[in-house]
Order: sequence, then structure tokens, then C-alpha cells
Amino acid sequence: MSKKNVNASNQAPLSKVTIVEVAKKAGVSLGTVSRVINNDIHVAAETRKRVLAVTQELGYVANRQARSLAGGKTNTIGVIVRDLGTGYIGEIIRGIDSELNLSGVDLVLYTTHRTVSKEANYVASLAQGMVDGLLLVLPRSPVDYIGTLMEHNFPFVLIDHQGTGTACPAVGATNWQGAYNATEYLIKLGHQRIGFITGSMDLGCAEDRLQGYRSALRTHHLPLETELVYEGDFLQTDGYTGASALLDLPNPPTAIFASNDVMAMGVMDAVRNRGLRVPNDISVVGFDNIPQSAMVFPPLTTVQQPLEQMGRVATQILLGILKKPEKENGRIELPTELIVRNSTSAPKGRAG
Amino acid sequence: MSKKNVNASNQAPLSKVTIVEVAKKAGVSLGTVSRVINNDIHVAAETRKRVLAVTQELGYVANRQARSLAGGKTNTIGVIVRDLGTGYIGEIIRGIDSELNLSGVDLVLYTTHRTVSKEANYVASLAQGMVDGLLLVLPRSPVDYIGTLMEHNFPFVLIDHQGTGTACPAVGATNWQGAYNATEYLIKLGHQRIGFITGSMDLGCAEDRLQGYRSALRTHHLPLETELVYEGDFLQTDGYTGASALLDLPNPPTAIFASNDVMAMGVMDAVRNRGLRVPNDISVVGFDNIPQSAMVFPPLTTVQQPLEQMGRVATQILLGILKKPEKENGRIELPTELIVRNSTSAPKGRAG
DNA sequence: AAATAATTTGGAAACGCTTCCAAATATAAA
DNA sequence: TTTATATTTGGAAGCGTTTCCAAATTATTT
Repeated sequence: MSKKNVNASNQAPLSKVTIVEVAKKAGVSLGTVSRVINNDIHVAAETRKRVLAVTQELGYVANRQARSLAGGKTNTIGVIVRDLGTGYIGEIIRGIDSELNLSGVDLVLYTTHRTVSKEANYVASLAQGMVDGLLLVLPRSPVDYIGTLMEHNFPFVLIDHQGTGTACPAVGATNWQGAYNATEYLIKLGHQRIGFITGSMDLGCAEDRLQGYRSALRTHHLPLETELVYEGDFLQTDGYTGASALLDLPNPPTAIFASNDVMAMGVMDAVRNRGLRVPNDISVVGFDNIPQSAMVFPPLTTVQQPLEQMGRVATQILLGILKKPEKENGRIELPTELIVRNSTSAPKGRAG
Repeated sequence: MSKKNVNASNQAPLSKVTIVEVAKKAGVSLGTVSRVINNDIHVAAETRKRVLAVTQELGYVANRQARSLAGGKTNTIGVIVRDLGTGYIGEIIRGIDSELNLSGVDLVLYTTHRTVSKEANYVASLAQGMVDGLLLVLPRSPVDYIGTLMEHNFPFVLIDHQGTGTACPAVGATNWQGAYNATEYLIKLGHQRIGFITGSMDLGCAEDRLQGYRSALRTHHLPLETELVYEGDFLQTDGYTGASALLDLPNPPTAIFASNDVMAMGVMDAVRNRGLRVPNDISVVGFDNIPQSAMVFPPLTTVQQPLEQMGRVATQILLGILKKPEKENGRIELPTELIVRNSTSAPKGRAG
């Protein structure tokens, strides 16, 4: 008969009831109420019950501002990202958010919009007490502030970055291995000349992917030709121009491996625009496994990054640090996985 | 024992300079420093300069917690979204964020993960003083709390929703007109039987799109056949199953209009899986113009929604309300635009 | 039963800032 | 010059919590 039980707070959700009123109504002191809502041991069971009841009845909600001012904790963690455009970062945030939800911690989001200088600024002011800890997603220039952060023992975790030199809590993916596996897969299909389009080389993951590609070639005794490597910046147009350049080579590659899916889409465009077909004439591989990689035509063979999981794990680590700061945390790498779809096949001359 | 000493064992947090130290060093009172950093008129130019200098020198950063406790303002606005998976919402947030950046207001992000009950909860607790205002993106059940919010005069703006009955600040897109135009475009190409796949019908925008489609048919004296309308939920699989159902009809449509791009991709899959071609056999139209709609093959004809702009405008309105609460704000609709790409053509029998 | 220990509670001092009021100073009008 | 007025400043009272200390109460031991 009742479609939903109406909770008492529905009556006047926005009325500001403070701890004082709760204390008065429950006939106890301020301190006791505070202890109850903070689950302090030293409260008689009966008193606790009574206070809780009043709390419910009055629809009391603690004021976070006051709480953190007095207690020195904000119960909030800051997430600093570059932007939200690609969906790539959205996946990571999703992981962060769902993990945070579990512990009732809030998330303050900051975007740096690719402005390097902002990054350090934000870090400084956030660490100044606005948040209890920081999650830095795909940071550009962590060197600028990691030192400060560590010096002051401010809790933070890096997501998808590496090579800061110093050992600090970080979560990433096995970029090297992923690139290695994808390259090896192409080699085993029979490809001998494999083009590569890099990401922003100021990002550790881009460097690792390049090295994974190189190692695979080396392992299989294929030459490392610099003309087959085009430096991109993770944008779709880089894929397009990069592929165009590679296909213009006197001896063009039969497969192109792009450092991310977005560039791989650019590659496919370029291939098609030349009247060639994917994968019949040119095989294409991406990296990330963003949602649309399954939706393009042909569906893209790519390397899956466990993005949501990365966010989740990083958050767990950060919450762990918050609990016991003394614990040492290093870098964690989550496994990537090759997802084979229809954008790859044996090279033409060798088709089976 | 000394009065108040720093607990020696703990590491110092990032050097906490307070207003007191600034005041002391600048040789002025607390109040004056506060006035300076709040740009209060009543400060002598020379005093202001001096205080500012000390501020700089000491690296003072205001403590937000204290600030909002004392001032009653949090300088933060809350954004409530369902999730971040699609990129659709990412675009909106981007607009919000860039606008907020301009005024130095912070953004606290809450995701409801498609849990309706959470929505009301968050709204209640956020409005309890955590934020100065609320931006509700694609709300599911605003009716549950809009009343309360308005009653208490709590500032908020709805994004991409309508039909709450009550007049309240909201920003949306001309969904009706967009669907109308797209349908009319198909009709003018010569299509007589046009399938339609709806979105989640509990969302106003989905309803509007359906009505736009219907109106266009009516205007052009085409019959409204219920068998041509399939109810989806904005997910890719709905596009697939919907299109499959439509194509199984004794008299199948020659064009299919999906209520969003993601479903349109599902439609294209279904069409191809039947050995039919887009657009030669079946024309496909989407809605939203998400980034990947330009990247699929063939590039999708769709209706562009000004997502980032919607976020931007909504934020401006909210900040406006915060400044002068008495101002009345109603619903604003930003124009959609038909983007013609290669997934549409004249129907086969009538090709030109 | 008295003495001691453990548990529970009340009270008050911060936390760092805003803001109001009144005091002090400078400026304009008389 | 004197009085009235405007400008600038200092001081103090909160804002709603947490947390420490001591007081009150209860349980345990001798």
C-alpha cells in the first residue's frame, strides 16, 4: 500500500538543525552527541540509542565545514584530471567514484584543461587543507610538486603515470607488455613492416608503449626503422597525418599500430581515403579499448586498459594511506589485454 | 607547560599560514586582512597593497572550511550526474567546469549510478550547506525534490530535463525541433516509412524527440504507425534489437531514426548483419552528435546537441541566481542542428 | 565498607575565517 | 576653526564541530 516509506527527514530536509539542538532535545551535552555520531566507544548504549533517535527525528545532518575545521579532516579527496573529453578519463573517474562511494568520502574534481601551470597550483591549494588526499590522473608534470607532497607527507596516488624517478604510490597499466603483445600478434600474422604512431612523449605511458613495440621487433629479429615511427600527440588528426606519412613511404608498412584508439580511428580514415581497405590492405591496431572502438567499422583490434579498475585500485590505496600513513606504497601495474577484432589480418601477400 | 604548541611528533602539514600571521606581519588587524582578500571596498589602497604583499610573501592560502563556516558560503557548487560512461555527460561537465573556472568556484561531483533513490538523498544532503547551488544533469526523478528545493529557495538549475510541471530554472536543447527536422529531412529524401527507436521514456528529452518525429510525419500527411516505433533505453543493444524488429516487419521501413547516436550504431550493426547496406538499403539517423558519430563507417547523420554550451549556460544561470536570488529564471532551450553525413540517402526505389 | 579503577558525561577551548559595531582618522561643509 | 560626514581600521562575537580535561557515576577490588 505504501509505495515507498517516507523518511522523517522528508518533512524539512533543508532546515538547519545543529548538534546543539540535538543535544538539548536528547538531554545530553554537545560532546556526547559528537561522540555518538563519530562512533566513539565511550558512550553508554542507552544514551547512544536516544541520541540517534533524536538525530533521526530532527533530520540532523552534520555540517562538513565545521567538522573539518574542528577536526582537521575534510572527508573529501581531490581528483585532478586534464579534461573530460575523451571518455578515457571518464572511465577512470567512474572507478574512483564507485570506490569512494563505498566509504562515504566525497570527490572534488579539478580539471587543468591541459594547462601545465594550473596543475601545480591546484595541487598546492588543495593540499592546503581542502582535501585529505589527492588522486592525480595522467599528470603532466608531477615532478614539479611530487617532491613537496612527499616532503610534507601529503597523501596522494598517481594514476597512469610513471618514471618520476622517485618511488611513490602509483597505479598504472602494463603499457609495455600490452604494446609488446600487440606487436607480436601482428608479427605472428606475418607482418614484417609495422608502422607505429606514438602518443605524447612527455607521458610515461606513451614512452612505454613505444618501447614495447620496439622490444617485440627486436625479439623477433625485425629491424627497428625510425622511418616507421611517427610521433603523435594522442589526437585523431595525428593518426590521420601519421598514417598518411607512413603510407607515402617508398616501402610502406602493412600494419599500423597507433598508441591509442582515437589515433587508430584517424589511421583508418587515412587508409580508406587512399582507397585501401582495413584489414585487407592495412591492418590497424589501437590501444585503450575505449567504448567506440567496438563500434567503428571494422571493429578495432586494440589493447584493453583496465581503466575503471585503475581508478578503483588507486582509490583503495589512497584510502589505505589515509588510514595508516606509515605504510609504504609503490607502483602497481594492472594487466592490459589484447582484444582481437576485425581490423587486423595477415598481410596481403601472405594471406591464408 | 606552554599554552598552545604544535604537536612535535607529527610531520608538519603543508605550511599552514593563517590570516593571523599575515595580519601580524603586515601590522594590521584580522578584519583588515579579511577585507583585503575579499576585495572589500573599505580598505585604503596603500594598506591593501601592503597586505597583498605579505600574503604573497608568506604564501597564504585561505582555508575554505573556515571561510564557509564563518561566511555561510561554500564557494562550491554541486553537480549531480548519473554516470560518466557515455561521454555525453562528460561534454556537459566540460562546459560547467570551464565556466566555473572563470569565477573560481569549485565543483563537487556526485554520481548516482542510475540509482534513483540516491538522487534525492544527495540533493538533500548537499543542499544542507555543502554547496551553494546545485546543477542537476539529466535528473531522473526531479519531482521528488524540486518542490523542496524551491520551497527553501535553494539555488539550482536543471540540465537536459523538462516537463516537471513547475516552472524552474532549466537548460535544455530543442529536442522536439531537432527530431522534427531530422524526420522531415528523411521525408524530403523520399522516405515514406520511417522507423523510430525511442530513448528512456521517463526522460523528457526522449518524449520530445518522439513527438518531434510524430509531428513531422503528421505535417507531411504520413501515417503514424505504432509498429514503426520501438521503445528503447538509449543503449546500443536497444538499437540493435529495435532495428532487427523493424526490419522483420512485413513492410519494413526504408529509414530508421534512433533517439541517440549510441543506438544508431546498434542500428547500423543490425542492418549490416542482415547483409543490407547503409545508406543504400537503409538510411540511419542518430541524435546527439557524440564524437564517435563522425568516426564510424559510414559517418552518421545526426542531430547535434550543444552539450558543452548547455553546461556553460546552466552554470551562468546558477551563478546569476547566487548573485541575485530574486531574479526569475525559466527554461532555456539551446538550438539543435541537423548534421548531414553519409548514413542517409534517398530510398532505393526512388534513388536519384 | 572503603578505596580504587573504569566508564560515561559535561564543559570549554580551539579551528580560521567573516562581519558587525564602534573607534579613529581624514575630508568636506559650516 | 568647528562641526558634520565619509573613510578606514580594530576588536570581538560567532559559525558548528571536535577533542581534551576533569567531574560524575558506576563497577571492581581489597
